[in-house]
Amino acid sequence: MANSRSGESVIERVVRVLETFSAERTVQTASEIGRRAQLPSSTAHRLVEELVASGILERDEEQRVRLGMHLWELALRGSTALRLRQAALPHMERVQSAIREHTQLAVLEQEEALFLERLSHPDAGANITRVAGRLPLHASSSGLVLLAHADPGLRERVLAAPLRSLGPGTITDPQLLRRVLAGIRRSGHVVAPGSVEGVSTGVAVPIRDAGSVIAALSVVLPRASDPAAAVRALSDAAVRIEEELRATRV
Amino acid sequence: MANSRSGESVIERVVRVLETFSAERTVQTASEIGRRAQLPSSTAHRLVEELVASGILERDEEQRVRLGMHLWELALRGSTALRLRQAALPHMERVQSAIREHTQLAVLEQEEALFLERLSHPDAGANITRVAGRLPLHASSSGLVLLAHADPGLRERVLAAPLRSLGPGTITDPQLLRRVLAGIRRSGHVVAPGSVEGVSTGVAVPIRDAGSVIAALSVVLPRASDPAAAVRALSDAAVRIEEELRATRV
DNA sequence: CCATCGACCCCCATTGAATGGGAAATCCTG
DNA sequence: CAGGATTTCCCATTCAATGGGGGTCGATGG
Repeated sequence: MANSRSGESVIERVVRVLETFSAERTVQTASEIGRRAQLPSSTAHRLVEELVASGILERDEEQRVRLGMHLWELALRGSTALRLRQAALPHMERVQSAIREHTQLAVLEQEEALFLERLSHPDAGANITRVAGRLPLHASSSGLVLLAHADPGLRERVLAAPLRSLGPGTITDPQLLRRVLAGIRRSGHVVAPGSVEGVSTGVAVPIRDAGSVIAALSVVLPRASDPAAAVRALSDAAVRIEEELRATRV
Repeated sequence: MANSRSGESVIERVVRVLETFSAERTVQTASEIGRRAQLPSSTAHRLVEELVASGILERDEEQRVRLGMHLWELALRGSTALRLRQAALPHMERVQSAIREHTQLAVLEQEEALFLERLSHPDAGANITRVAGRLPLHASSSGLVLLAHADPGLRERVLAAPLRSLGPGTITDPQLLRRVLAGIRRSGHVVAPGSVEGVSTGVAVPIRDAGSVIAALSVVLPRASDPAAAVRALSDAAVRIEEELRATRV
C-alpha cells in the first residue's frame, strides 16, 4: 500500500528502457526490460505498453517487443547524423571500391567514437565496428582523429583516465598517446595499428565543417599493405565531403 | 493558480515534440516547438530542457535545439530497420552502379511506404524520396509492391479511401489499382509511371523474409528507357538480399 | 532613448498521472 | 500436474509534472 515513488522523470526511464536494446538483444519481453532497466515489474509492463501505443516499440508475433519503425523515423528525419551520412555515403563508396576494405564514418559522442556508417567489403576481414556502435577514443583510428581535434578539456580528461586496452595494438601509455595526437594534428591523418585485431592497421582522416572537425573517415587495412594509397583516397574523399557539406548548408 | 492538467502521458508529448522536427526543420527554438506541439510555453521549455539533459535533443551554438546523436543511437542499435538496411546496402550499390539511377528501399509503416535507404546517382534526375521520408502506398512503385502483398484488410482500406493524386501518373481509380495490384502479385514486379514527376518510371520488386514480404526495392528510370534490365537487376538483388537475411537470421 | 516584442526562465500552489505493492490469471516447463 | 515465471488487473497513495503569472534579457525600430 505504501508507494515509494521513484524520484526520476519518465523521460529518463524511457531512455533506460531503450538502452536495454542492442545489436545482440533486439527483442525482449517486458519483464526482461524491467529487470535490465531496474524497474518494478508492474511499472515496466505499463511503460512498455505505453511505448507500444505510441509506436516507439513494436510487439512481435507474440509477447515480445522490439524497437519500432516509428522511433527510427523520428530519430532520423531532421537528424544531423543523416545529413552528414548522406553527404558522405557516395564518397565512402568510392573509397571502398578503390581500397576494397572496410570504410567507416564516426563522430564524437559522449567521449566515445560513435560509428554512423560502415561499408564492408566481402573480401575484407572481420571488423568490430558497427553502425550505431561505439569504441573508446584512444582505441580506434577514427577515435584518435576525433580526440586529436577535440577541445583540450576532453583531451586531458581522456589522457588522465586509465586507457583500457582492447588488444595488442591499443595505445595505453598517456605520453605516447599525447605524441600520437600531436602527430595527427601536424600530418592531418593517422596510421595506427588496429587496436583490436592486431593483424590490421587503421587509417583515418578528419572531416571539417565550418572550421571544426565534426567527424572522422577511416579504413581498416591488413597489416601488410601500404597505407599511402588509403591516406590519399581518404583525404580526397574528406575534401569532397566537406564541399558537399558546404553546399548542403542550411 | 488553477492548473488544468493536460490529460495525456509524457510519452505522447515527447513524441509530439520529436514529430515537430523534419528534414526542412532540423533546428528549432523551444518556443517554436511549444507552438507546433501545442504545449504551454513553460511546459515546452521544461520538456525541452529534460530532453536535452537525457541526450535526446542537443543545444546548438546558442539557444536553439536539434535532434541529438544519442537519440539516433538509441533508435538504431538493435533496430530491425538497421538489420534490413545492412543486408540490402551492398546489393543496392550493385543495382545502382548497373542502372545508374536512384535506388531505394522501403517498408510498410502505418499504411504508408517508409523509405529506409536511398542511393542517388549524380547523373540521375530529381527524386522526391528521402531516407526516413514517406509516400502514400498507391503513389510510388515501392508502395504498390508493399500494398499488393499487404494483408487484405489494409488493402481494402486503401482501396476504399480516396486515392490522392501526387501528379499526372498517380493511380486514382480504385478499379485500376486493384488490377495493377493483382498484376504485381502475378508477375512479381511492377513498372509504373512515376506518380509525381511525370517524366519518370518506377520499377519495384518485393523482398521476402520468412515467407512474407517485408520490404520493396525500387529504382526510378527516365520515362524513355527500357525497364527490362532494371527488372532483372532488382530481382537478382532481391534474391541475394533474401539470402543474406536468411544468413543473418537471429 | 524608450517602447515593444519575443524568447527564456524562475516560482509555486495545485492535482491527476504515474506509481508499485498485492493478487489473480496465464503461460511454460519439467 | 505442480511450481516458477510472466503478464494482467486493481487501486490507494503521492509526488513529479503542470501551467499561470511575472520578471529578465536582447533585438528591433521609431
